[in-house]
Amino acid sequence: MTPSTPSAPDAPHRRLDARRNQERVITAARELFSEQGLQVTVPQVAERAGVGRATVYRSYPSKDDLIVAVVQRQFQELEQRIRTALDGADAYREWCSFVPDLFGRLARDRVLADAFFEGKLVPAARILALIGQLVAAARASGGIRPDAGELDIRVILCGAVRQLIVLDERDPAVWRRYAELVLNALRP
Amino acid sequence: MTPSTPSAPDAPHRRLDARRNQERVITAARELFSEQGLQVTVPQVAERAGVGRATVYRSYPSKDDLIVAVVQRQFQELEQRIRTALDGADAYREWCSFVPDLFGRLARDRVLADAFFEGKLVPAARILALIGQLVAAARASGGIRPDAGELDIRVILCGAVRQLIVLDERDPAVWRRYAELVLNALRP
DNA sequence: CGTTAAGCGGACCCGCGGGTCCGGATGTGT
DNA sequence: ACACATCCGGACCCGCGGGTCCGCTTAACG
Repeated sequence: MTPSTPSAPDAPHRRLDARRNQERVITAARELFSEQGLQVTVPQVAERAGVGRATVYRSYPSKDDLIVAVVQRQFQELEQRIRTALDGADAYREWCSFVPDLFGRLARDRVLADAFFEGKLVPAARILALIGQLVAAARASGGIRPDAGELDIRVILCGAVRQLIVLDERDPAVWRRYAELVLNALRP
Repeated sequence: MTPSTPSAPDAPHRRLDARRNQERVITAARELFSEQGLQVTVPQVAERAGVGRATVYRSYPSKDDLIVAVVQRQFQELEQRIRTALDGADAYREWCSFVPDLFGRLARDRVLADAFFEGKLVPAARILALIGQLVAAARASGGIRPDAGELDIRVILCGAVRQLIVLDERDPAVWRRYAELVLNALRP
């Protein structure tokens, strides 16, 4: 459970079978985490990868390292998505299209959702800050209540996401509806 | 973790010390659960009660039985509060005054909030259903979006409360503000 | 090929927390 | 005061899951 700062060994001079196994592990982890979220255990990942538990730990010293490796890509895409929205002309319109998009992503990738409201991972905090900027920009356009801020994201948006997860909601239409409710909550 | 349907023994013919111990246990449980929520462990309760672990299990065969015993009173009060609201003339007005009240109760009793999120406990489900009725009644008055339902309570309301607790928010004004945001989310 | 070190994985350790057992202590009815 | 049932609680068992160890395997290089 320790973050274990020195991250996964991407050293290029490992044996071939070692790199092949790492590939199997990260693939298995991506599949399982996407489906079931952070509750997936390391033994499960090892089994799906057809590999011993120790082999998983060799490439990823702790479970958190594995999580970070899995989530990194989605977080980068998400960050890019927000930066694009921040560059848009009409901030409020961007905000209104971003939230449903975000909910769609979270509905699709359970691990992304888990990591998101968990917030303990470093990248998650940066994302939250960026969304806060988007809210601030949209506020100027007037479609959002003037006292809205980053805390509202953490409470209303993350709260809804978290509940959808614990209720094991998987219907994208339901997620979309709650995206709308979140938008609604922040209107004047 | 099993609900263990046959609930706590309230038999009146137990030995005096046995009943005294049960009293100690339930008192300790109330204190700890109120402060820290469902994460409190049975050994912790036993220690605070100045009693062995087995003694706890004698009065409350499983942890869930203990939880139910602790929460029952608050749930009954809450249920009474909702029934009063349901009897009111203007359902929408009742709804608007009920939500901030509920936020206050959940903020005060952490275990109540936890039990609410989980929703797995039987009494919690009944409360949720009652709130659902209140929403339905208020919907008729027109102040609430027509597709609002019990699930919205579970997601929007419970989600916000949970995040407020996680973020260790203690300012009553902030709590009140989020009660308002929740009301706002469900407006047409 | 042979040598060597990197890699492998099954067996293992650990802490945690829910739940049980039983020999001894202690209320309770006579 | 005595006997007996009830009750007590420390010691114990269990499954779980994160993390490590070590003897065997096998890729890699000459």
